Amino acid sequence: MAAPDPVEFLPLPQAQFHVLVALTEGELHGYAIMQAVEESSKDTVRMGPATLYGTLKRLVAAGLAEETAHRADPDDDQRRRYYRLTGLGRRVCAAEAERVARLVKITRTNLRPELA
Amino acid sequence: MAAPDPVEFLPLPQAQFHVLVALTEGELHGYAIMQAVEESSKDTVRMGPATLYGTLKRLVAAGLAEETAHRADPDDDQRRRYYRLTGLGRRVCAAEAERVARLVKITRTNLRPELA
DNA sequence: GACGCTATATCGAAAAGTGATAGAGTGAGC
DNA sequence: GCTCACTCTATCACTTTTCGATATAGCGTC
Repeated sequence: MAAPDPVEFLPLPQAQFHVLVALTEGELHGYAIMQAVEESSKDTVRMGPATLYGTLKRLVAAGLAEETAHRADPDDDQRRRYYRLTGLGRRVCAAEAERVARLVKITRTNLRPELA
Repeated sequence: MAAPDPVEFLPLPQAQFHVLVALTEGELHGYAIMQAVEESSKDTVRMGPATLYGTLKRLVAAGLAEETAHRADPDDDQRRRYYRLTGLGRRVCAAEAERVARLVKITRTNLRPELA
């Protein structure tokens, strides 16, 4: 079976990219993802529960993320549901990062003519 | 009057960011923006008329872009309507670029552990 | 004068994003 | 044991954003 082309998923909706980026840190549960997104953006992006869980559902449906079996530590909060990137999710996230990196480069070049 | 804080506009919807980035090149008319977006993304992003003109309307309403008076060249196609960034639009575009640049950096760092 | 490209524009539907709200578990302090 | 703030998952209802299809018309050239 042919592996899906990551480019077909681009451009990723904002929230999906945020969650995938957060998951590059490793396995995380929902609440931790919300916090990671807000912290890494210095609170300029607020991701509420509706956005998070809706997005997570879409990512899993698209095969970019998956829920993991429960972790070993028995002291861990049993309510938590952990997610991680799939191999495809990893490739899509990397592809999206390269795509937006081009936009950043264009912006920096054009908005700083004094540096040209 | 206090200048609006660019951060209040973040995160920008995808299409809005694309159009602003295209306009950092200079004044452009709608059709040229569509082409610029598709070319700069190597055809991975397709921006149809509905997305473009709807987005343009929102950008103008938000004060991030504005229509310019007609250009000098009398041979230019008279149907064209030109747009350019406002000062605020410029700052918002730069702020959004820096925001996503952080996501790119995180992704590159985490997805390439062999480089750590 | 037909054909393909340029150029702007809108409609309607689907997809994405979000505030409010809910319900329940956890832990610290009293 | 009780309370209270925080953690954690979840959905509803609404708005905003996106986009395929379509319309209309000028332009260029063969």
